[in-house]
This record gives sequence, C-alpha cells and structure tokens, in this order.
Amino acid sequence: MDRESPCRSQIYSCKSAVHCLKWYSKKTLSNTHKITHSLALLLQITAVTTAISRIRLLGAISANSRRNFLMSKHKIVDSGKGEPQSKKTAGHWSQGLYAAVSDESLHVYSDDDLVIIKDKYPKAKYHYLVLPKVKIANLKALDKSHIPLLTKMYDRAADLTKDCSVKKFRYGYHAIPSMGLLHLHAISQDFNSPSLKTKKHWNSFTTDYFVDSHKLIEMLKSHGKVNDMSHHSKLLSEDLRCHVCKTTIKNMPTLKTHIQTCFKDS
DNA sequence: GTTCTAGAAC
DNA sequence: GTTCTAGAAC
Ligand SMILES: Nc1ncnc2c1ncn2[C@@H]1O[C@H](COP(=O)(O)O)[C@@H](O)[C@H]1O
Repeated sequence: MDRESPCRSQIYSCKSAVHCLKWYSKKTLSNTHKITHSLALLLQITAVTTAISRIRLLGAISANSRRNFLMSKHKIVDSGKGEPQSKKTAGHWSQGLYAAVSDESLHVYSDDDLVIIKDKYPKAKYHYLVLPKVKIANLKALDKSHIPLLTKMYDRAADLTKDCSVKKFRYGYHAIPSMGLLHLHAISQDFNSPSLKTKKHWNSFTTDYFVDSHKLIEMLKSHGKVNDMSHHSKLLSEDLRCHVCKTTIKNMPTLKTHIQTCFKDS
C-alpha cells in the first residue's frame, strides 16, 4: 500500500488510538476523566473503521484513486475561488470514470485485474470501456511492465464481444483521451448510435487518432513507452470520410445516413 | 427559414 | 467527455 495514502495513515491513527486507550488506563487520571477520554477515542476509532471499510468497497483500486475518492467525499478542491476548476480535481467531468468503475452495478465483466463497463454515450451499437483495476492515469504512465495487463484487457474485450450481433469490432485507445483513467475502447464498426453526433466523434474513431490495442502494445515492446501523439489533435478536424468506402461526405447527418447502407458486417 | 457546426461552460 | 446555442452555411 502507498505509504502516504489516507488509507494507511488512517490505519495508523486507528492503531495509535488503541495504543492511547491502553496508555490512558495506566495513567492516574480520575475515573470520570478516563471514561470521557476513552469514549471520545472509541468514537474516533468507529469513524475511522467505517471510513476504511467504505474505502475497501472500492476493491483493488490503488491508493491514488482512494485518495481521489476521499477528496471527493470531503469536497476537497485544489482550485482557488473564482479560478476555473482544475482538470485533475475530483468532481471535474474528466474524472467521471473513477465513479463509473467504483459502481459495481455498471460492471459488465470484472476480475482481479480489470473492469468492463458500457460506454455511457455509445458511439456505435456496441461500445464498451475496459479499465484496469490498478490506477493508470494515462498513456504516458505506461511502460513494458504493463504489456501483460494490456494484452489481457484486449483478450477479455474480444471475448466479451464475440457473441454480439455485429461482428466487426475495433479495440483501441484515443491518442489524446479526454477522460482520466486509462481505458480501452471496444467499439462495433456500425457506428449506428444517437450519441455519435460530431465530426470530432467520427474522426476520433475512424482516423489514426484511434490507436489499435495491438499497435499500442507494439509501441511499448519497441520503445518501452507510448509515442508522443499530441500532434494527432489535427486529425479531429479533417474532412468527414466514410470508414468503409473512403469517400468524403459533406456533413454528419449525411454521413450517418450513408453508413447505414455502406457498412456491411461480413 | 432551416440545418448544421463550433465554441463556451466559473 | 456533454449540453446548449449563436451564427455560419445552405
Ligand atoms: N461516466 C461515464 N461512464 C462511462 N463512459 C463514459 C462516462 N463519461 C464519458 N464516458 C465515455 O468515455 C469515453 C471517453 O473518451 P476518451 O477519453 O476520448 O477515450 C467516451 O466514449 C465517453 O462516451
């Protein structure tokens, strides 16, 4: 466990509270004082124990995400009054996946290493997110040691989607994700969904902005890290192009109609 | 006049 | 990431 995590420090404070109780009873305090102090300490222990058991509900999620959980519980914000809210602040929209993975009712699949949930705003008939249970904030945090985990994430996603009514799927990462917490997209290639609305949506799943899981794993094998892809942002404003026949299409409504007939799942 | 996109949101 | 809407494009 992380040495600095609130979880660990709370266990320490719990232990020290017990220690204090023993210490107090040996001291020559009046009986009334002893009882008052002991009761106060017992209340403290109960509160700490409750906090720890709530944190344990978060399962195998790391000390860092427990810290975020505590921050949100205690409404800790790191932005000053009148300042825009920091992206890393608990409660900011970009941290929404932390709450999603913590909610077991959203799990479509879960094991010791990963969780699979449905994408809340699916951009196709089938759209899942695969998240590791150990907190990995972003692609930059990845190194060679993560290859077995990333391979497993792909394997489980492929396994989950093999019985879907649409057979063509892609499994990959956005080059520049908006949401914190590493997540693999598993998305069917029909792109038939009301939540697919904008050019940015389309280009994020159909240009090189979408980095196949295999490609990402190859990057880690060959370079030991994920290549810098900050220049990929320009791909989001490219002209709309059908992912099947590659013709350019003038706008989103036309594209959505076009792919309904152009995409064939065989 | 209607459809569609792009940018602000404290 | 989404929602909302002003104004560009048709
Ligand atoms: N609370 C949420 N639960 C599940 N999926 C979400 C949530 N918020 C956003 N998403 C999806 O997460 C994905 C994040 O995209 P990106 O960060 O670009 O990889 C998008 O496909 C969103 O639709």
